[in-house]
Amino acid sequence: MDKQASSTGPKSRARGLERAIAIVDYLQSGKEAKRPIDIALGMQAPKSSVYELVGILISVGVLERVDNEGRVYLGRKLHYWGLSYLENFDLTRLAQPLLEDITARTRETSQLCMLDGDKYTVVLMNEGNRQFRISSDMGEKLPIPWTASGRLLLGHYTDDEIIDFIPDDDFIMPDGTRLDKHEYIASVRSAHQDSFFSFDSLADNYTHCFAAPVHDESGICISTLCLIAPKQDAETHYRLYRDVLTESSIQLTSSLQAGSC
Amino acid sequence: MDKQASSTGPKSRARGLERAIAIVDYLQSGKEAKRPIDIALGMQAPKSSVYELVGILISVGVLERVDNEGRVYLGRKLHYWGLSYLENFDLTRLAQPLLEDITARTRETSQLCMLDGDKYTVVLMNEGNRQFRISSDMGEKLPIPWTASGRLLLGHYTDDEIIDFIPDDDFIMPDGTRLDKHEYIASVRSAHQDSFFSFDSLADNYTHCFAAPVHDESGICISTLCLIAPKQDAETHYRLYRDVLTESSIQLTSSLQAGSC
DNA sequence: TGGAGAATTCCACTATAAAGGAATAATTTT
DNA sequence: AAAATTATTCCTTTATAGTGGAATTCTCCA
Repeated sequence: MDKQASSTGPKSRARGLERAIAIVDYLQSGKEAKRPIDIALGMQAPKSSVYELVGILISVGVLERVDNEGRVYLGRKLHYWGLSYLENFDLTRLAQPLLEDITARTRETSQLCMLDGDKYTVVLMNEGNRQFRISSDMGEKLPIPWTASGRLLLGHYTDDEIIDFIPDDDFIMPDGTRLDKHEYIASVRSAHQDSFFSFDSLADNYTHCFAAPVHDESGICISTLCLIAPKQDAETHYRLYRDVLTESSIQLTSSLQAGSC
Repeated sequence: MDKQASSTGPKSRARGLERAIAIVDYLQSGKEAKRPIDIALGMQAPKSSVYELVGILISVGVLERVDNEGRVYLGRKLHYWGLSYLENFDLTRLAQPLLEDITARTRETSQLCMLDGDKYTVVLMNEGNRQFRISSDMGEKLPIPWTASGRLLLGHYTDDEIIDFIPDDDFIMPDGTRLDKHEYIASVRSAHQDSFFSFDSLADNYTHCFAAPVHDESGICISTLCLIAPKQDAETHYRLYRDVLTESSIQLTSSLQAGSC
């Protein structure tokens, strides 16, 4: 009785590639292995399509079977692709040793952050003592105004462009209050002026976040170096932390420019 | 009428998903950014298809533009997917701290290795002092007989199965000489017996490779822990290195079993 | 052991994506 | 500056990939 009749007009088929990418994203966001049927139901995608696509993705190693109940999750090929990405990406390749250096000199967690669309993300992180620790925060998207880096990454935009760029809801802070846009823009301007910004973390109430800009050839802030420190440490070593970070960001900026020739 | 004149070969169209994966693989194998046209020519794929697929892959972040000449390379999304893979994969998650421990105790490079199809690959690596170093060897496929691990990973197969499994050409060593199959199988048997194998590296002539097996519930060797040491060090500390590695592999095996319940 | 329910595979149909090639844009060469 | 070459986009055609639904297989529990 249904068919495509009625007003729903075009019965569109999803493109295999896009659906496949959605499957990988869906598995990643769930952070656990799922069976094809669960994927299909969870994504509201046709079962037969999901079965076929999952089969293909498994055959090339993008997905992997993880148990005998048919559950699948991201595959090893993605690990290798991810490594290749890092290896080739100037910014991360150059930033990694700097992060290590920053952490060595401050004993605090350091990060390389960037925009991803209209959101903020952590691209690289180096935690205190633990080497090679993989934090679940990496790659997660946060509203730009929630972050110290978010004062630097939009510094080259006009007021209007900034307002346009950031989704309105992103001015709602983690605690539910709404950040005044003019107040936010004022902080962007002063951060841009200082090539530096720091404030108490919004994510918790015992850390302080430092951020310094990394510029591309044209002077646009393409990423930031950040330091996350307990408030107490941040206060005691404020000058040191700020200097270390600023110095590193300048160094990264210039090695980027050198490398691009 | 017949569906297809049998004489005229089937003019087959590649599936978008598969071609997209091939594109990513192609970029990765080249280890550098390429323009769509170069990809199309290099892969012998239709230009229009490559342009469209590259566009889609860029729009979702699987690929990234890297310059103003239209060159693209692997994208940040792959980095995040790769991290999620590691995070979820019991073996790597459990192995990472062990590798760090091994390297801390020996000051040598340690690795977690596995089979990928009928080839050997390094899944994780921890280099001497450098933390988070990304080696280009990771993920690269090598002939099984070239490696110490290659004596352990096939231990549960019969002689015939081993011969069938390994491509004939893979018995040709890096220096061009051919390894005798019976000799190889003998080394597999003794390695299996000892749950250990070590020999001078074939890749260069100043390192010695140690390998110890990690077993799954059914006792099959699913991966190996390896140590790469300068010959001199390897000789002086042979007993220590062997013990550290064996101990770690036993620990990893048992934590895998514990974790799977 | 059988039968209900869930998971997976199979199959036929058509909306559509891949490919070929023409048109246009961007470079480079003359 | 024009011509030649190379790169990219646009457009049309048709082979086929994605679907819905049926058939089959698997899994439990009575």
